[in-house]
Amino acid sequence: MAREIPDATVARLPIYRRSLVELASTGAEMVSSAALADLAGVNAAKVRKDLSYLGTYGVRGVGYDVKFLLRQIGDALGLDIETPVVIVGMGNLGQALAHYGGFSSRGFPIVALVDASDAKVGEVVDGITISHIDDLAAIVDEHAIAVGIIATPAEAAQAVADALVAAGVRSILSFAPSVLHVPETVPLRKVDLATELQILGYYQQRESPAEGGNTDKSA
Amino acid sequence: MAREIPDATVARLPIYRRSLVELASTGAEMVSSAALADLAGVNAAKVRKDLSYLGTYGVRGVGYDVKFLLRQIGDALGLDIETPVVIVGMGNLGQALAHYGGFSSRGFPIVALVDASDAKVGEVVDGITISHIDDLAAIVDEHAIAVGIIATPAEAAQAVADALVAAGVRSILSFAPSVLHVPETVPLRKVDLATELQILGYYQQRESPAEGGNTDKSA
DNA sequence: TACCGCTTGTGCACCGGCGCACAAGCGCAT
DNA sequence: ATGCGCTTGTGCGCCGGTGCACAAGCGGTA
Ligand SMILES: NC(=O)c1ccc[n+]([C@@H]2O[C@H](COP(=O)([O-])OP(=O)(O)OC[C@H]3O[C@@H](n4cnc5c(N)ncnc54)[C@H](O)[C@@H]3O)[C@@H](O)[C@H]2O)c1
Ligand SMILES: NC(=O)c1ccc[n+]([C@@H]2O[C@H](COP(=O)([O-])OP(=O)(O)OC[C@H]3O[C@@H](n4cnc5c(N)ncnc54)[C@H](O)[C@@H]3O)[C@@H](O)[C@H]2O)c1
Repeated sequence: MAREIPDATVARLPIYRRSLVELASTGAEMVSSAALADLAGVNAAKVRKDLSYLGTYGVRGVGYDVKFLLRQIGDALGLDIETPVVIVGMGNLGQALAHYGGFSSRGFPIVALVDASDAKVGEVVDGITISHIDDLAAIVDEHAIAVGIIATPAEAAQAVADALVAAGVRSILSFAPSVLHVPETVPLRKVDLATELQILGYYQQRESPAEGGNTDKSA
Repeated sequence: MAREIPDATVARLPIYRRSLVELASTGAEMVSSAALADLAGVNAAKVRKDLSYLGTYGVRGVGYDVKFLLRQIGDALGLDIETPVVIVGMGNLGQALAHYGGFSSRGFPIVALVDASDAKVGEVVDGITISHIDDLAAIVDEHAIAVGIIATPAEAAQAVADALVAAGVRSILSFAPSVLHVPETVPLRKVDLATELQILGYYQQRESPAEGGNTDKSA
């Protein structure tokens, strides 16, 4: 890759993309930074600076070509090709994720489901049969799986992360409320709902505004 | 009062708390910033600076009292009192959230469930009967609900957010992939899983991790 | 052609966060 | 009492992110 895109910008690109998809569906062909900023809920100057990292795609006095911009952002995020995903841990959360169509439609088809419980293995969820965690490496290899989603209890999360890395998964998204250690080469992001609530708790009792700090986290 | 705690610190307090709970369960009475930093996956100096915003609770040459620190963090986050939560939208995700015990055990009991579909209203999930969205205001009032979780489709999210605010909810956590506008006084946090995957996609496709930049990774 | 209105691209100054590094301070051993 | 080892609390320089403000540049118009 040629260009270095700042972390903060990368975190916003999916938001711009979502806004552009919406715009495109209304038939709009061009969009100004101000209009896009409004849709994405950010500052117009930030939109322009963010987009400038992708290249000089705007036209002064006119704006940006919606479809073209959509393709450029897609390319930057690597959405030009589908990225197969495996979900590990088919409990409450895993089941909900498996049923959700929003991943496939955004280029991240769920191609395999894995669990450690014999009670779950063999069960069919949303057309996919749950496999045993011991077969993870073979499954990842077979489907060329690039992303692993961890939806197991916190105690099992590190072991699952290790297994995913060993199996050749390239990046990981974890829902387990625990600290995970993975090699530098494996991007890791985590979503901890209880933590989010506790953060809200602080601001709520302080009765202060602030909505920031959502799009940060590690690379 | 009114000690000002930086956003970045507030976001880490729940992590420290989790680590301390774990430590306490092992019988440890004191902990050094280095040990806590290791558990929380952050820098030791950062731990000390973060904790210093709460007060001067450490003892030089010794460390921090685990139980005392736990209580201080709990107080700062407002966890000394329970914060009742309502979930709006009982589809895939809403059901999973309702079944999850991790919220109640962390001071955020789910006391009400709401949906707009007549097919869902009346159904009992985890001991709670699903109510109609039209009754939201009464329900929020009755249970003194402070937090609303939005788990509806994106199209309905803004309307639901407005209804929650009107009903008197004090802060909102949204899972809908859309930009929401709420009054400054209502803290809002968003969790967008598809966005997380797209961010991972960017870092994943850039093969060379390079040498600069990427610190962290674990947390 | 010359001009005008509009929008981009970016220089710049500011701010919050980060982490190194060190003095201050505590407890224990002698 | 004195000294030593360990850990806290924080000053300080650095860096990435933010948004204002403006020059550059495009399309349309007369
Ligand atoms: N359910 C939610 O709404 C929710 C909300 C926030 C966080 N979480 C977190 O998400 C994770 C999953 O939550 P849940 O409610 O689905 O839990 P769950 O107990 O319903 O499901 C966990 C699943 O993981 C499987 N599992 C356990 N060890 C495994 C291993 N080593 N390899 C593969 N699979 C294994 C279990 O068999 C089970 O099916 C937890 O860490 C939880 O804290 C869940
Ligand atoms: N399921 C997942 O794993 C998942 C993952 C990522 C994001 N999300 C997001 O979470 C949200 C919910 O996802 P889901 O899979 O549960 O969807 P779903 O369609 O299964 O459930 C949505 C529920 O919301 C209810 N609803 C619709 N409009 C409403 C209104 N105005 N007031 C109250 N209730 C209303 C519907 O009756 C339905 O029960 C969506 O925005 C989705 O994009 C879900």
